[in-house]
Order: sequence, then structure tokens, then C-alpha cells
Amino acid sequence: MLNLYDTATRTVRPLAMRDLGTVSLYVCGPTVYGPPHIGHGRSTLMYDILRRYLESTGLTVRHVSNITDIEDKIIERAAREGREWQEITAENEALWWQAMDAMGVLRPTDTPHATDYVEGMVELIGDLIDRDAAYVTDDGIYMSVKTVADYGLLTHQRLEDMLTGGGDREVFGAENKRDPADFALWKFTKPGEPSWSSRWGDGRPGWHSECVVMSLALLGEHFDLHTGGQDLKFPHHENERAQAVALGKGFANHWMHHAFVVDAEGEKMSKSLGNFTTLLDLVDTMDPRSYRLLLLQSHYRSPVSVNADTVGAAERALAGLDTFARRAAAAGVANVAADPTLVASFRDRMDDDLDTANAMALVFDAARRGNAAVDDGDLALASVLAASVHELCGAVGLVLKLADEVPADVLAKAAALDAARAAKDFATADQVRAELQADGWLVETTKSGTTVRR
RNA sequence: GGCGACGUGGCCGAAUGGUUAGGCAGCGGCCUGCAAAGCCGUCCAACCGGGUUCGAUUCCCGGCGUCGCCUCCA
Repeated sequence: MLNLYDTATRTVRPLAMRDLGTVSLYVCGPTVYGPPHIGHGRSTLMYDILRRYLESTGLTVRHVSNITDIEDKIIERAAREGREWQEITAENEALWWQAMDAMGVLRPTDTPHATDYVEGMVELIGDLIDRDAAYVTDDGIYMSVKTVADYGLLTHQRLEDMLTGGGDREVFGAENKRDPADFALWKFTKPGEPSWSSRWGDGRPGWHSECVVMSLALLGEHFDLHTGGQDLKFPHHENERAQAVALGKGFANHWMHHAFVVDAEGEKMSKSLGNFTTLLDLVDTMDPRSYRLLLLQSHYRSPVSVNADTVGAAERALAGLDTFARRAAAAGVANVAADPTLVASFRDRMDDDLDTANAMALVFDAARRGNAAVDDGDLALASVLAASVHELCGAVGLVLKLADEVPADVLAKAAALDAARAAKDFATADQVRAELQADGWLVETTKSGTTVRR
């Protein structure tokens, strides 16, 4: 049973399942106005880890993650570049999936697009107006947050405190709103903008209405877990919830929020701060698995620095796990079951609010003992530990590399190196090895012969 | 101003009221023709000041500092 910190109650508590054996999960997905960045990577990797872990314990996960394909930023960019907004969203959604695939992130079971649910949003807004929880103004339709008794559940702040905050911030739409905290459910169309019809006038939905409609449409009321970055707590999640509550509908039973990616100086990574890096850059220049491992070695509620140093360290750690997998395979390990005690310990750590760092420490320890078993020729022990390492890594989505494809000419050089060694012609052997290394191969010379890999 | 998170060894980063996190890097050794890989060993630690306690990195108070949210944002 997974125990998970719940933002609403501020406690670690068991993740209850509405339908026994199936976890209903809603992950707030990207607004596709630009290429995915490093922060999106943490989000998707984190929930992919969660999903895979739950599945590894035998549960089914209904994993819904939306694509927000209508939003102010998309419209702004289309106008700025003189392009159709659909072109922008199609292009960036393609980049999104390209990055997800490269990182080994499983496709969600459902990926609703906001534009396919506008009818449901119009209906929801109508219901809110009927219940006097929303009102129509000149520029749009607004949600009246004062009608929601426990508004602020996720923020843990009183409405008045939220409003006085931020110093001299301008209140958007102040002239139309009844209360500064009210938020837009529907924005009436301006010339040249995409729009849908409604009985109050053509327009487009507000961001917060999109997610509440999609999550309820696909997962139903009282779904198990709603997730996202810490910045989504407020206003996004608070406002999603406010709409559901105002309609008398049961919403998420558990709220999970992960911390940000920070740069080397500890500042949040974002486009506006200029320390932004796209996920595609990372995936192209590093082993994408190393980002996953870096996150696994941290806690999801702590900020994590993602830069060449930290990802590089994870990459080298991963190389160690790969090496064990390769050595074990070369030693001829049998296909046996994982060590049940080790699996139990691993799950114990994971079930404690996803203590992935200590769970992975168990994996590294198993790999070390496995290497020692290979050295000692203890094939039985090596087999169990290799199976365990593969299984536990798989439970969090890490697939270990067994062997690289090696071209024939490289294999020939490796053979030549062995021949030179056998003849004790070490000058030639060193020269061949230098040539291989110059071509980027890692050369390992052992008693049983030379192996090369990338 | 409100709410919150956090300050751990050269770096990243966990748990924990008393006992080895783990990874990366370094050092010594074994192995090797020499390396590499692997194994064994090993150095380096808790922002500052009080308090509670037999004992605090861990709890409490006060500083100092960093970061996040307070209607763009993973």
C-alpha cells in the first residue's frame, strides 16, 4: 500500500483506491505553445515512475494526462508569428511526444485534448451560472470563489491574505470581477481569435475549466489522485476543485505535487529567468535514462539541480548498473526469480512516500554484491542479484543496457589486440587499444578476452 | 505583507533523537603486461546561537541565508 503525502491534508496517508486494484490518476499535462523544457521532464518522469511502480505491484493504472491546446499563450504566439494556432499546437505536441518517447515515458492511457471537450466546458459553465456560482460580465464569465466554502484548501491561505499579497500587483479584469480572486471560466472572443459558440456569446474556455471537465469526464467523480508541479496548487488546482465543489461533485481524493527543477545557483528554471533548457537538448546530449536516475536519487518534494554535472554523475552511476548487467549476462547467469526479501525492502521504501533515494540505494548495493559474486564465480548468487536488479530497475522504468552493437572491423581490432597480448607484443596491443579508444570505444581487457563498448 | 520549503562531507542527495544512506569525484590496496572494469578499504558532515535530553544533524526558540507560491508557469 502506497503512502503518499497529500497536499490537502498535509499528511502522508495511504493512497486509497475508489475501485480496488485500479488507480485513477490525473496528471496535468503541457500547454503546447513551445518545446518541452527540463521542468516538464521532471513532471512526466516522476509520474511515469509512480505509474510503473504501481503497475509493478500488480495494480492497474488509469493514467489520464491532458494536452492543453487552447490557451492565451498559444493565441499570442500564433498572432506574433502570423501562423494558425493549430499549426503551433500540432508542432509542439509532436515535439512533446518525441521527448517523452526518448525518455522512456509511457504514453498515458488517455490523452484528452482541451479542444475536444469545449462542449462539456460550456455545459459546466451553464451549471455554475444556474447555481449562482458564476456570473457573466462584458468580457467573460467568472467563477465566484466566495461561493465555495473551503476555497483555499490546497493553498492553506485565507482568501483575504491571498488578495492582499503580491504588493502592487495588478488584478486582472478588476473592472469586471465582483471579487479580485474570481477567475475566468469563459473569455469572450476578440477579432481573429479562435472561438466556440455558447449561449452567452462566442469565446473560449479558461484553463481551469479545461482540466476539471476532462478529469471528470474520463475518470469520474472521486478519482484517486490528482498531480502536478507545486506551482499548479494555486491557482490551477484550487480553481479546478472550486468548480467541482460548486457543482456538488466529488473531485480528487488525494493531491500530489512535486518540487521544481533548479539551476546550479538554486533558482527555479524557467524561460523568463533565461536559465531555460529544452528537454530535447538534454535527451540529445545525455543518456535520457540518467535524468530519470537523478530524480530517483532525490525526493520528489525537494528541488533538484539539473545540470551537466548532476546529470553526468547520474550517467556514470547508470554506467555502473549497466556494467553489472553486462558482466552478469556474460558470466551466464540463469533466468531466476528476484530475491523476495530485497523486493519487499524496495517496496517498503517506495511505499513510504516514494523514498526512491533509499530504494535505489538497495539496487546499488545489490549490484555491488552481484559484481562480487561474478568475481567469485558464484553464479547462483549472481543470477538472483542480476534478476533483482533488473526487476527493481524495471519497476521504476530504468532499462539496463546489456551490450552495444559492435561493428565487424572493431571486433577484428579487438581480436588483434588479444592476439598481440597473447604474443606478449604489448607495444602493438597498446597501439590497437589506443586506436579503438580514439574512435570512442571503451576497451576492457580481461583474462577471457577483450570487450569493447560505447 | 501572507503561506510554505530548505540550509548535511569536494559535488549531488537521503534517512534518522544514540548505530555505514546511496551516487559522483579523491586516496590506498587486490586484480591486470600496463590500463579499463570490478572488488576491498578509506578521507571528508551537519549555517550560527540558545534550550529540551543521559545523548541532537535529527525536537523547540531566536538569528542569518537561500528558494518557491500569493490569479503565465511542471
